[in-house]
Parts: sequence; structure tokens; C-alpha cells
Amino acid sequence: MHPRIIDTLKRRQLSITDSRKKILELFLERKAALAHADIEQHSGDEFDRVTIYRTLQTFVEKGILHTIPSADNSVKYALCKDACTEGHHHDNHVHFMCDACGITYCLDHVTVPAVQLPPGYQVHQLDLVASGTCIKCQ
Amino acid sequence: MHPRIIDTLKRRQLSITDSRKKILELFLERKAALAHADIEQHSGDEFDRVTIYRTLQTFVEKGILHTIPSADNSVKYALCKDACTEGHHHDNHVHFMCDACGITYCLDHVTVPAVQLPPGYQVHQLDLVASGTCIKCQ
DNA sequence: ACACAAATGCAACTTTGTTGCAAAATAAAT
DNA sequence: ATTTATTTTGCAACAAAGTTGCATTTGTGT
Ligand SMILES: [Mn+2]
Ligand SMILES: [Mn+2]
Ligand SMILES: [Zn+2]
Ligand SMILES: [Zn+2]
Repeated sequence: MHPRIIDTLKRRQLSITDSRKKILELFLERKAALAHADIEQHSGDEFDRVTIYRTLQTFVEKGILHTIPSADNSVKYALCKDACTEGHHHDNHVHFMCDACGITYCLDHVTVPAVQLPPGYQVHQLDLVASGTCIKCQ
Repeated sequence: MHPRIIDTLKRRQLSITDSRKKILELFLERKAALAHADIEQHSGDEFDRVTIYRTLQTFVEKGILHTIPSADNSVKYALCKDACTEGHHHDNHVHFMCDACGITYCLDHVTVPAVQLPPGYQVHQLDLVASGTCIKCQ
């Protein structure tokens, strides 16, 4: 088991359960974003569908995962950096979705540029999603 | 009926049907983006749910509507500019979702800034979605 | 007015997401 | 280490969202 798992859960005062450990491990070993359906597939019938929904929701609330918007009605989830805490996310990096292999990457080192909006719009969050062909699919 | 409706459909060689006229009119009179559910509500039981799905899909394919990504599993649709044609969208503007009123706006005059991605990533599309408080909800 | 092609409505179905509650697992207290 | 309290899980039942095939209707071109 990945050494960060217990620590990550404890720091958020979450009980250490099998499903949480396993789902967190999935995210730690794959580097890419995962959708609910991906997790359901990779965990077989180890947990109930409902447990996966609730675990993802908890992880987002506690700052362990962040969501990635998409135009195809399939929200993906990816690991946050340590800076994120309960209710305070700082995932201001660009995301990349590959049209060929379907993988979604967090480009942690590419920050979202500031944009000048018309006066009167107060921005709380900026999401920039790029799509195209990833480095493996060229 | 809005004067642009017939023209818009004919230019894409689409048959002029009641549902297409009505759905297109909805988008033309409201300036904001609409989700499938919004259209279903505003059209009562005038058309079948399936017809709305198929109409939206056709409109996206033909360059009449574009989709707007979101992090809450609810795809919204908005009118394209005339530049968009079948299979070739040019909707490179910023979108704004208001947390208060829920309205999603196309900021047609705010273009998405270029970003420098790591080498090997070939970008086909860039989507920038801002969220916060809109001008009416301040 | 007619023939052909395209779009619609309906039904049946699949997939996705939600909720309440009893049972099981985890954490805290003794 | 046991017991108690709290939290999480699985199940069932449900609601919402999206898909597909096919007969009927509507629209288009002659
Ligand atoms: Mn990310
Ligand atoms: Mn737009
Ligand atoms: Zn790829
Ligand atoms: Zn608003």
C-alpha cells in the first residue's frame, strides 16, 4: 500500500476504511484523472456503487480530490496537491484531455492565465481545459 | 418569430420543423446558455424529450450551438456565431457561470488566451470557464 | 397532388445518481 | 482487551438522465 494513504486520510480526520484506502490508492498509482465509471470498473464489485459516490464526494469536500469540468457530461476527479484543505481548493492548473486515448491529465506546472472580464463580473474560479492529442498518442 | 430562424436552418440544409423553430427561438430570445432540462421546462410537453435530445445534437453538429463544459455534470448549450459551420466550430470565447443565479453567459468579446503547454501536447481546443458572481447578482 | 426522405413520438430500455435505513466496521472510552 | 458510541457501508427502492428501434407523421422536391 502506498505510504501516503493513511497519512492523507488521518490529516483530514477521516476514518480509515477499505474503500477509502483502495480508491485513494487507485488515484495515487495512476497519474491521470478518473471518472466514477473508471473506479467502478477497476474495483470490480469490491464496493457498492453508492460507496464510490460518497467517497468521491467526501474526498472533494476534504480537499483530497478536485473535479475537472468537461463538455461531455462526465466529471473526472484528480488528486489535489497538499495545499488543498477542507473547503479551500487551490487547483489553479490547466487540464488536458486527450481525444485519442481519453486520458485527462493535470498539468500541474501550467497555471491558468488571468483574464480581463467585463466590469461587474466577479470571478471566484477559473477553469481552463485543453483538449487535443497527448504526448503518448502523437 | 425571430427572422433569423428560417435562414439559420436553411443554410445548414435542415428541414424546417416546429421543434427546431421553437428551440432555436428559445436560444435567440434568451441570451444565456440553456441546458436540456431548461428547454424541456420552457417548452412544456410540446415536444418529446427525445426530440429535444436529437435537436440539440443536430444543432451542435451543424454549428448552430456549441456546448459549454462544466464541473457539475450539466452540459449547457449556447448559440454559435455565424463563423461556425458543420464540423468546424470557432467558439474560442470565455464562458461565465454565475454561482448565485445559475445563468451561464458567453463572453463573446473575451477570447481565451494562449497557453504554453509542455512539449508533445497538441492542442485542438481550449475552454476557459470562469465562475463567480455575475453583473446582475452583485 | 404525389413520392420520397427526414423527423417525430412512443415505448422500452440502460445508465447514472440519490435517499433511507439496518447491518457492519471503525474509533473512542473504559 | 472489552465495551460503547460513532461512522461508514451495502442494500433496496427510487428518480433522473440518456439511448435505441420502429411505426407514424411531417416536410421537401418533383
Ligand atoms: Mn488537476
Ligand atoms: Mn459560448
Ligand atoms: Zn492520448
Ligand atoms: Zn447571476
